[in-house]
Amino acid sequence: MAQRTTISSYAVLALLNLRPWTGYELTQQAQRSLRYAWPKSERLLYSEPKKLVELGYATAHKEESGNRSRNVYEITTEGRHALTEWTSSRTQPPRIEIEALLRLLFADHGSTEDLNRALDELEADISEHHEAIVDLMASYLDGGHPFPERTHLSVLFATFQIEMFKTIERWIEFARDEIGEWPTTQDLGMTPRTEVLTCLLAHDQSPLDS
Amino acid sequence: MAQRTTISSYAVLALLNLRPWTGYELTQQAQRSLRYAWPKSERLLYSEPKKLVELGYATAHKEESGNRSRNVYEITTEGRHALTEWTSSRTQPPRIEIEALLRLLFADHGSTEDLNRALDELEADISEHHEAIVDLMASYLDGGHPFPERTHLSVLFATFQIEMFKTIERWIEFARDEIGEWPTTQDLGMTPRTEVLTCLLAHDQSPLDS
DNA sequence: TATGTATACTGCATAGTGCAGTAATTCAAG
DNA sequence: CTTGAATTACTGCACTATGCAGTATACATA
Repeated sequence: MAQRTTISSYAVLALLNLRPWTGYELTQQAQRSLRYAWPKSERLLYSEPKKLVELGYATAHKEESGNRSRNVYEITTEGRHALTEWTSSRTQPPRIEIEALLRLLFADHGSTEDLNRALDELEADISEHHEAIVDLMASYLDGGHPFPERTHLSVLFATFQIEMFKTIERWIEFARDEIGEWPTTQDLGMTPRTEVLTCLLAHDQSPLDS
Repeated sequence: MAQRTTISSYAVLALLNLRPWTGYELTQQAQRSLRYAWPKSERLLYSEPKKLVELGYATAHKEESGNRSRNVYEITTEGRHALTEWTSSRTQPPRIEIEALLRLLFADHGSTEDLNRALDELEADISEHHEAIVDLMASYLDGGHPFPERTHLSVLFATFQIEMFKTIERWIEFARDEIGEWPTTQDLGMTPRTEVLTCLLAHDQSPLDS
């Protein structure tokens, strides 16, 4: 059966391009470093390197330590070549899934408490990631980057995360204030306040800045 | 075969809670209104209402117009009840997939041109969505909301989109400036400039504000 | 009359997820 | 020194979701 190279294949291949990894290491590393750009399940991250071997883009060899074995994967010249081809394809459009926002869209089915709870949960998820990135940056200052020569890339990437997280947190506060003025979630329609917001947005202006 | 209710099921159910829709209408409406919170394929949006019927959460009846038929789906009392249960479950953490950022993380395999192209493509995708939302808000000002009593929800949701899009666009400009100072994508490591950025991020400060 | 676009779907192969299960290793508490 | 919990190191399976090709009608325009 012919295997197809997906973006996830390239993601794993790019990791293998840095150094050889065991299957387990790949899952751990990918969860840590790729999570915010390309979140994939542990299960997939175990399968991808096998696919790469079938494609001839990597080699696998079993390492025995005592009674337990683990697979070590290494990139091939073919694999490095395939990586270069990746850049010639168009990047996929971004894809953003936020269930809390879906609940906001249909908030009129529930109470303002339900809606606020959804926002609380979103805030909790975001601030967890936010703190993790800040801690990671602190560790980089102490020379803690696993590939020191690649620090410039990780840090530029991290600026994106921080901007995003700050924006979302700022919006959550804003949204809570707005919702706080609502007597209910239903049938408010185009209130004077909503009209002000709509007008700002129609002129591409941020309601959070005022 | 017992069907399971996923978040996508609830998303479609929430649409059906507004009014009856045909399968085709559901796919179109979901692409327009849910795309930014819960992007799902047309294929799935055709399948979900069938699942809802099997679960007893909706009814289907064929409408004939000439030689062509279409399915009209309507929510049941059971379905409305199920919707209420949705709010009692924890919201899923957000999931953000941006291939352009993945390419940034591994940009040292290619040239600065490759990286800039990825950013250009991201910018094109974002600005397309950005403009669409601004236009949508302009149409709301003229009373163009399909469910006028729900305008307050759509507009608060739109504030999120606009904030996100502006943030991403601002970051792209910032990133282009940074990359413009790079002689190459490789082996720069912890440059003085990167150290400044890392320091700011470690103190949870935005490098874009300065 | 031809042709393109919108309507209105279905089938199928494949990508990806979640969860359960298996089994060895390590390390700290009792 | 032994019991139990956590970590390492995966695999199998059922199911969710996507992309694409295919089918067929309706309608407007050239």
